[in-house]
Amino acid sequence: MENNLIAEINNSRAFVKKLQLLLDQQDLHCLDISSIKSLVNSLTTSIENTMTCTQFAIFQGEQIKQEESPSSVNDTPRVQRSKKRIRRSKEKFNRHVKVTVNLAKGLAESLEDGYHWRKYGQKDILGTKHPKGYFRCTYSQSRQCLATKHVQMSDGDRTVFDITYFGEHSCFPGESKNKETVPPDHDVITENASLSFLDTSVLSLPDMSELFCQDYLTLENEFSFDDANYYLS
DNA sequence: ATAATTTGACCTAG
DNA sequence: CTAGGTCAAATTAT
Repeated sequence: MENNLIAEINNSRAFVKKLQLLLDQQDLHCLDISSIKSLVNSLTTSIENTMTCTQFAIFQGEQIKQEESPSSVNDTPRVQRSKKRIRRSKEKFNRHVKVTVNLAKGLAESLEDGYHWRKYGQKDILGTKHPKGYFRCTYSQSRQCLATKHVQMSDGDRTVFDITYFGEHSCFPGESKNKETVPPDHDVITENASLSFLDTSVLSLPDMSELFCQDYLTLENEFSFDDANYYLS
């Protein structure tokens, strides 16, 4: 936990440093807005992660230690699963963020948050246009990492995603069991979340860097978000 | 071969 | 019962 916190604060520091460099070395007339926006996005995410760690520490502190009933050898797999599910559903700790896609970066990069995620489900949610994707930390088993997140494209604006994080990462900095790649200690851990349930056409947006001065939201209409393709794998 | 994703079944809270 | 969340076998990617 403390390690996560320190890692996140270091991330933030690194982003601020980069931001500082960008702002320092460029003359005001040709500021690289897309890079700045991207850094601000990363910084925001990093700060949110810091908040997560901090809040979780508080949450844990407030918890009365109550031993969960250890799964008995007599339990059927089904009962064991039920126990696990109950525990998960009682996770009070969560954090909601909205992420706006930076068209210059592309969807995948914009939604990157520094962790490895594996998709474990997808559901249509009543009253919303787009399905919700369910992700858990890639290292959930190997490092007992309980972090999960839910990702859903906003109804109104397809460049906006609602992301809710649950639980806390306990997977790094860590030892690599097996042959998993350990995220290097980190300045910035950059790994893509799995976004395959999203519109793959967004993943290959043309390079928009020459248009960085424009509000990328206005560019949204230039891409056809073909609903027919939207749910394609 | 292993790893990740898809997707219908399953489970539980409300 | 329903909706949302999760599991896990089958499928696909690497």
